[in-house]
Order: sequence, then C-alpha cells, then structure tokens
Amino acid sequence: MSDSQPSSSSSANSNLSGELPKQYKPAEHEQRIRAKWDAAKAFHADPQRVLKGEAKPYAIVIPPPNVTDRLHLGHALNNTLQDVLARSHRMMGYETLWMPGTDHAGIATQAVVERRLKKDENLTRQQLGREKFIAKVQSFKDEYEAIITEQLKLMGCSCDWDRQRFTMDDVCARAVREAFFRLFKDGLIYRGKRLVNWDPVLQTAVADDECYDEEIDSFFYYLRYPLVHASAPTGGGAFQAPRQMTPVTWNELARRGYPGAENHPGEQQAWVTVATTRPETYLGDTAVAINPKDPRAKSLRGLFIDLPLVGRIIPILEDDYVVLPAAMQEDPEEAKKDPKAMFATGFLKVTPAHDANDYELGFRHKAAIEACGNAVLINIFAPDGSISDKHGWTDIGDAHLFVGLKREAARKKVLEEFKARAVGSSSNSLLAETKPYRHSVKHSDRSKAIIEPYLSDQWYVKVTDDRLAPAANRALVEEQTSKQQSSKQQIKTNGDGSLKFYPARYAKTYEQWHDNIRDWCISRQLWWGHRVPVWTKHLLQLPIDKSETNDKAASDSFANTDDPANPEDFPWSECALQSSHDPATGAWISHACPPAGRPDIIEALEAKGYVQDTDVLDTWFSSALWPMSTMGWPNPALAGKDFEGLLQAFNPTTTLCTAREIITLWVSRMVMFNRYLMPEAWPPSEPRASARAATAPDLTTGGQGRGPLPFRNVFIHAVIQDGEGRKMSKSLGNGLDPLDIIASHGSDAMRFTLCQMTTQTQDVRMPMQKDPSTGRNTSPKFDLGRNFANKLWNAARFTMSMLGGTTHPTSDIPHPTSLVDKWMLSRLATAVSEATAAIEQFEYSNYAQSVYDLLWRDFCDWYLEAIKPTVASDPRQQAVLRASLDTILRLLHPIMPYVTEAIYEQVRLLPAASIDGLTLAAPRKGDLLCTAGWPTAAPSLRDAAAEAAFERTRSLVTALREARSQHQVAPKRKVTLHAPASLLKPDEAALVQTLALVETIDTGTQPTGAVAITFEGKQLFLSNLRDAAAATAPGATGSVNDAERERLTKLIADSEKSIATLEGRLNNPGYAQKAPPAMVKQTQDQLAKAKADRDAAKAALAALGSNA
RNA sequence: GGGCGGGUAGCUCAGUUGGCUAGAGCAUUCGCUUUACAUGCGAAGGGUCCCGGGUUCGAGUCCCGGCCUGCCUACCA
Repeated sequence: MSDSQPSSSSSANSNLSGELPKQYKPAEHEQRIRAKWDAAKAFHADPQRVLKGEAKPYAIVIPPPNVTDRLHLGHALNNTLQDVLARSHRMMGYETLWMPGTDHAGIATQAVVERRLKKDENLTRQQLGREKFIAKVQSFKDEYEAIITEQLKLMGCSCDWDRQRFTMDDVCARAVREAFFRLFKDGLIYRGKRLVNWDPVLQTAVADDECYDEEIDSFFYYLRYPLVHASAPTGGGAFQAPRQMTPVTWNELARRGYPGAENHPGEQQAWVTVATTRPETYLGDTAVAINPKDPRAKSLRGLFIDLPLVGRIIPILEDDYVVLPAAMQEDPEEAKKDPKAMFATGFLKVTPAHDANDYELGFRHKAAIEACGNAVLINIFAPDGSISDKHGWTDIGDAHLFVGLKREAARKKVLEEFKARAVGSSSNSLLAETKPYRHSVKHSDRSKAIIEPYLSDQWYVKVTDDRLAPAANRALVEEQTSKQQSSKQQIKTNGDGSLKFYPARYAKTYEQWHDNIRDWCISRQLWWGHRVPVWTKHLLQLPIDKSETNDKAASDSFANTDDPANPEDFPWSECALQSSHDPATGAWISHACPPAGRPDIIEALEAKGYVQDTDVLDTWFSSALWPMSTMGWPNPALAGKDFEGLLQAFNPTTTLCTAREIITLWVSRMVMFNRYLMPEAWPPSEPRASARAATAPDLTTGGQGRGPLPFRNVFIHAVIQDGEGRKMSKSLGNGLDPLDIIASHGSDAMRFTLCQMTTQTQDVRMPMQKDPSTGRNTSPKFDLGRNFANKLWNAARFTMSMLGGTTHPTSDIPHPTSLVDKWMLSRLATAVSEATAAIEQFEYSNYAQSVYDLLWRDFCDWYLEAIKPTVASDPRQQAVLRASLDTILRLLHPIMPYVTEAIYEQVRLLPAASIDGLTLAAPRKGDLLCTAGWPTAAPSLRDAAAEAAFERTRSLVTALREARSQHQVAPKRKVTLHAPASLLKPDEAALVQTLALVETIDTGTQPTGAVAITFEGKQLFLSNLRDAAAATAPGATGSVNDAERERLTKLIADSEKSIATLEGRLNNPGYAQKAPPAMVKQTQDQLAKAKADRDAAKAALAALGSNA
C-alpha cells in the first residue's frame, strides 16, 4: 500500500484517541486521501469486468461544464449528487464509470475571450485573425479546464480521470464528423434561409436559449401610408417602371364606402395608418395587411400603398392574423384587456424580412406581393445592424438618406423625416402620433445587444422528423407519457418506453418540448467550435431552369450529377451531396460533406474549388453526442486501446443527473442522437460478454431512431438560489465558489449540506454571507456539514479509544444479547435499508437525514452514552461497537468520502468479529473504503421488541432529565429513583441509571421531600436531588416546590387538552364505525394514558399542598 | 397566453398512498469546560400549516376557487 503517511497506520493498534486531534481538520486529510485513491486507481472502470460478466455496469456521464469560468456552487451540487451515485454503486459492486470532461461552449467562451482581448489588448478578433484568435481561446480553455478539473478533484469526485474528455478533442471531433455526415447524407441536415435571432454585435445567429427577454420603455409610432391607384401593365405580371401611380382621394374612398372618409377634406390624398414599434423597418415593408372582418377592408380592395420616400408600391392584404382595434371587436370591453387591440389601428405593416410573423404572413400572400414587382423579402440591414442597400434592398428611391445608419439612428431619422413630410399635398404629417409603450424585447445573452430577426443561410437539423423528436418521446416509460399506445401488442423497439424522469413531472416538460419542436439551427457564425464539415462551390452554368428554385427533383438530379466539368475523376459516391439555389445570384450551390476521416477527399474537393464552410456548429451538437463520443464512437479502435469495450459495457449509461434548464437543450438531443445513430440492436446481445466477438460491431449503422437510449434515468435536481431567491450570478456577486467552502468548512461538509438540501423541490435557497476573515462568500448552512463531520470524527476517536487497546479476538460471539446492542443492530439494519432505498429513488435528503440520525441521535446520543460503563469488559459489545461504526462509515462514505476514508484507515485495523446478518465486505482495491462493500443487513437484525423496550426506556430517561433540569439538580449529581421493581427489567434499569445519572433505584416507598414524575400514568419519585446543605438552605425547598407546581400545572393543562381532543374523536359516532379498528384502539389507549397522566399529576400537585 | 413548482416555527426546510398532541437544523432562553466531541451535552419556549369553500369519521395532505411568489415556454404591430 502506497501510503503517503505511513506513520498513522503503523500506530493504529495503540491507543489512538490520544494522537488524534479533537477536531476534524479537513485540510490535514483531503489531499492525502485523494493521493491514495489515485494511486490505487480506485475509480478506473474496467469494461472487461462487465463484458466478462463479473460485474454489472453502472455509468454516468458528467454534464460537461463550460470552460468559460470556474465552477460555482450549482456545479458543486450537480457533481456531488453524481458522486454519491457513483460511489454508492461502486460499493454495491457495480463496475462504475463516471466519465468526466468539459464543454468548449462555443459562443460563451468566444464572447469571454473577445471581451478579454478587447480589455487587455484593445483588439477585436477580426484584427487578430481567425488562427491567432483560436489559439488564444485554446489557451484560455486550457487554463480553465485545469481549474475545473482541480475543483472537481478537490470536491472528491470519483471520476475516471484517465478517461477525461473535451468536446473538441480528437475523439469527440471524430464523433461530430461522423454524426454530421450521417445526418447530412440522410437528409436530416439541410441548408435553409430563415429568419434567425441575429446578434448584430457578435454578428452571429444565436439560439433562443442564448437570448433573454427584457422589458423596455418604448413607443408605438403611428405612420401614415398614402393610398394610390397603380395600374397593372397589360398582360398581367409585375408593374413596369416607370410606375404609374395616382393618388386616391378621400372623396373616392367615401364613394367606395370607407367609413369615416367623409370626415377628411375630400380632394386630398387618403392614407391608412399603421402602428409599429419599429418604424425603421418600414424600408423593408412589402405589404400592408388588414383583417377581412374590418369594415374598411372591402373599400380598399384594388388600391395600393405608395411607401413614403422609397416609392415602392405595395399591396393591401387581407389576413385574419391582423388584430382588430378594440372598438371594432365584438366585445370591446373584453378587447381592452389586450394591449395590442388597444394600440392597433387595424392596419399592419408587413416586413417579412425582419419579423417572424410578417415572414409567415408575407409568404401566405406571396403572389399578391410579387404582382407588385417586389420580392416578399427585402432585407434592409447589413450584418452589423446598419441600414444597407447591399443585402437585398435595391429600390432605394429617396430613402438613400437612411443608408449607413445604425438601427437606433435610422429610427430617429425615419421619425424626423416622417414628421417633416406630409401625405400628398395635405398638411397631415406622415407621422400621425406617438404613444408610450412598455414591452419586452429579446436581447443576446453574450453581447446584451437587442436581437435582430435577420434573414440568413443556416444549417438545420430536421428534428421534426419522426426518427428524431417523436422517437425521443417514444422513449418515455409508459407511466410518464401522455401518448396513447396504439396497441398493447405493439412491438417496442430498442429504447422505447424505458426513459424515466425523477421527479416524474419533468417528463411533461420533455414531452411538450418535442411536441412543439422546430427544426434546430446548428450553424453559428463564430470561430470557436467544430467547423461545419461541408465544402461548398457556386456553380453558375448549370443546365437547370433557374426559375424552379425550390424544385426538389431538379436539386436531386443535380445532387446526383458530378461536377459537369469532370464527371469521372472524383469519388462522389463517397461524399454526401446537397444543393441549394441562391435566387440573388441565380447560382446553384453544391454542398459536399465528405465522410469522416478522409483527408484525401477533402483535398480533392478543395482542388476543385470547393471551400469549407466558415461557420461552426452549435455547441449542443457535440454535447448531444457526449454519451457516445466519450466512449469512442464511432470507432473505439481508432480512439485508442483504452476504449476497447467501453461502449458495449457502458452505453446505455444508467443515470443522467442535471438541472432542469438542460432538459430541452441537452437531454432531448442526446436521446435523439443516441437513438438515431447507434445501431438498433444494441448492446449487440445479452449478456454483453458475447459482444467481445472477434469482429467489432458496426457502430455506423442505425438511422431509424430505434436505437438505444443514452441513459435510462434522468434525475433533475434543484437550482440553488441565494437567500433572496435570486439566481446566483457573477454580476450580482452572490455566487459561492466551492473551493472557498472547501477551504472554510471542508469538502465533506459542503457535500453533506448539499445532499441534505436536495429534496424534490425545484429550487433551494442558500443564504450567503461574507466571511469577515477572508472576504470570501460563504454560507452558515455549511456549518451543519462541518459539525456533522466533526461529530463522526469524535465518535470514531472515542470508539477507537475503547477498542484500540483490545487485543483479544471477538470472533466467537456473533449474537449480542444485551438490549442496547440488539437495539443498535436493529437501528443499523433499518438505516441500511432506508439509505439504500433513498439512493435508488434519488432521495438525497432522506438518505443524508437517515444517516445523520443514525450517527448522531442513535449512535452518539444513546448507544455510546449507554455502553460507556460496560463496553470495556464486554467483548460482545465491542464487536457491536466496531461493526456499528464500520457500517456507519460505509453508509456515509458516498456523501462524505474524505473523513470516512480517513477514519477507515484506522478502523479497519481494529479487531473485528462478524455479526450474524450484517455483511461488511472487504475493500477491493488498496484497503480503501471507497472500494469496500456496501453494508447489507438481514431482516433478522430488525428487532421490534428491542426497539420498543429501548424506546420506552428512553422516554423514561427523558422524563427524568426533564425533572432534573426543572429542579435544577446539579449536572453531575446522582439521584435516587423510587419505582416499583416491576417497572424496569435489569438491563433497562441499568440504562436508566447510566443515562439519567441515577445512583440507585429504590423499590421501597416514597420518601418525604421527593419530587414526583409521571410515567405511563404512574407516579415515580426522585429523591436525593441536592446535598444536605443545599436542601436545608433557606428557600431551597420552596424553590423545588414552586418549580414542581408549575410543571404539574402545565402537565395537567396539556393532558386536559389531549383528553378533550381524543374524547371528541371517540364520541363522533362515525369514527368508531368507519375508522379502522386499530386506529380506534390507538385513540383509546392515548386517551387512557392522557387521563392517567392527568390524574397522577393532580395527585402529585395535591400532595405538594398549597404554598401559602 | 400555455406548462410546472412553492407558500408549514424568527430563518432554511421535512412532512411517503388522508390517521399523532405537526417535525428537523439554525437562531432564541436556561443549565453545563460532564474524560469522544463547546463544531459539544441536557432542558425549554416558539405554529390560524396563505385565504375561502368542499369531500371525509378524520384534511398540512385530496377536490374547487382566490391571493402571493418563483421557474420554464410561447408571443409581443
């Protein structure tokens, strides 16, 4: 054994309590213990043991922390909970793999490094260049990965550190390439031009989850759009330039029946008023819409809008998406509750390129818009959010004065111009009105910029395909799904119906997410991440009708056609190909995705002028592969020798332990990818041992969404908030660094407190305080854990002082006979089963509480106190004492690994005797507790009679202590108890004497001057409460009597209250009839006891006499 | 707007299919440097279980309604 501190173990046989300090000092042990674990490779998982059938597998993959920052307390919670699972199952005999690693966290990391670069060197990433910038990010990542790893190790996480991965390392990168290739080939990854959340500062698309909403004070602007006639050229089609338009007058509108038109000067040009919060986007308007139910709609048919300054002619669409003004609705009062109806004019400006709803609306009326000679989408912004005529906007007209302005400036300018100009020759300003309006606006998490809905080309995963999101829902266990199984006999494919959430309510979140899912945009215009493995070439001279832009047959035929210039010399058949069409340039674009691991094909593509996509993949794309990629998928042999058998042994993993915000981002995607990409028949067969056949299974098959799950259980734990219920965050300064807690309280203390807090609730609060001595944030909550560790330490110290000197073997006495020993073993048996059950159900708080009570309340408060007089001379008791401590150490180890391991170093050397029914298997590796067996206790150890007898004795002890306290008996003074001989059996009497400091139990009559206590309706007496001098001192008796009178009076009142309640219940006729007989009996017993207590107290009170 | 939580002692929280006189830790009060532990030991006080109905012999627990509070999600002219 490579012990870094051999002196401690060599001296273990001597009296240890003298050597060990009175307080447990975590810092003196944690590093040494960790070194022993490492040296023994205690946490290294061996897949061969699983494949040979020597052990069942238990596997967890860590939710890889982002390399953006140090770990915070939420991580500490998450990883503690995982470690508890890993350590407990390892002890239970499972071959346990806890796979560690970190996530490159694309946008988050890039944003952090960009900020740092700006601050430290005043450079942008563009100024630095892609290559140098990535090198910077890489070194940043190295720095934080090291910190995170260190933090996890200090927390005591029993990860298999030899297998640590990073989402961008070579092994994971291979998985990304393979997954992308497969999905691309199968048509589940496609190129699409859509509105995305655009961050104009970082200039990338961001996901919804990378945004937050913030309410801002803004305005509704009311813009007047002039109405015109516009004559279509003969033969239909688009309007020809120069456009012919003539103003529509109010007179004409009045003739057409437009309500209210008569209120305007008849000969002047008429207008409609649109309401908008974003006037600057009017430059991209391609229509105005009105609800068909609007009474004005009919009279506007055939008329057009002349878009101010731009001069674009746009149609007036009728669409019931448009909200009617409140006054026009059937129930105007009800409508007033809808702010939109209150602000609406009934006319909606339609800007399809810059608003998601307008996008939908625009394409519903594509023909009408194009009939005016306009594209549906007119993009007026450059990627930086400035007005631009270079990105799809051509009919500038008089609006060139806006070009180049940023969004905010453009808005101001548009408002100025509209205010200054009038409708036609009238005096009516184009800006009709401005009303204040508060609404929420989407912002980018990383740059804090307001998100711009922006048209761009992106890569999407078609998660709506039945093989992805619906397949993920089919994975749910039946009791957690709302979907009706079409038939009981329906054959379940691999992975169907075996995914279970804890707590169950989260299955609903998961299911609803998939029911409402939209295709997943996976490209990001960033530099830090997995580069999109697609090579692209624009092909201008393709013999395909360009007007058939969306014709699938045409694109398919292209996809199967080689580069026309060189049809023969290229391995097209190995590439996955797609094509798209750019309407702006008229070019066909060929997209080629080469198979993973084929640099030769890439070289050939590039030689032909194909260029790799500059985008990178959404971080979650690689995270989604985590349970596969970390184990070497798709080719473990390529990943290295250590990967042999890993996937077979450990995928599907057992449990995923994470926070609820991750259900949609990560859990969902892992399920989809695992089920889609892994072979349908996986593991290859049962038992897994046969998977060791000479030919490795082909891991690149699958593709039906019927594959195995990445994990069977998903445990969702609480989110830690600060004392005020706010999220912990850097900006609020209310975060806690686990290392600060470890420094102040110790790792075990932190872990215990976190476990003890983990109930099924959705968030927990952690009041934060500044530690005055260090200036670091801490929380008094952790005192609980520190005190508990200290308690264990001292219980062990005491135990060893009792047993350390014993040399005689105790193995010949496996059946303890004394009450307290039988009671202790019964308590151990109960606690073992409680703890084990709680772990299986992820009830961490119950688990922690159960062991807490076992150690502190049962073992320390009662057992140790009870055995003090007897243990030195009772080998049977010594055996129970040692076994009890050993059991407690094992039960507690998963929560508090360091202190238990440190104690076990000593305890394992003490002489031991086996106890029938209690199994404490020896460690598997290096004499380490972390590899020792989880305790098992036979039901025979449960001893109801002993528990009842002990309980009764304990309540007498409590009553005696209460009387002592009330009568101010000196703490060390031994008193005399007067009680009938039949009251207590000998060992019960012995316990009472020890625990209540009773010198003798006098079975004779009550002496004068004794005080009475009531116990089980009987009067018992205590005497010899003070020495003679004190007893005869002036006022002494009086004070005793006063206290006693007060106590008895209160006791009588309490009893009367109970009697009233209990009698009321029994007098209820329905109770006796309907309640279970046992319940009625119990109530009757309680009533009898209450009455006896009352009567006894009354008698005692009377005996005291009045104290005049 | 939709979904999911929470509201129990001064504070942080338990309370398992309805069945105790509603519990724990911290804090408070009293007494103890008691030979394992003052990070400790013994004792005590402290509750309209958010409000209003209902079901039941019986409700902190189940049902309906309301109030407060948090999270997720969608939308926002």
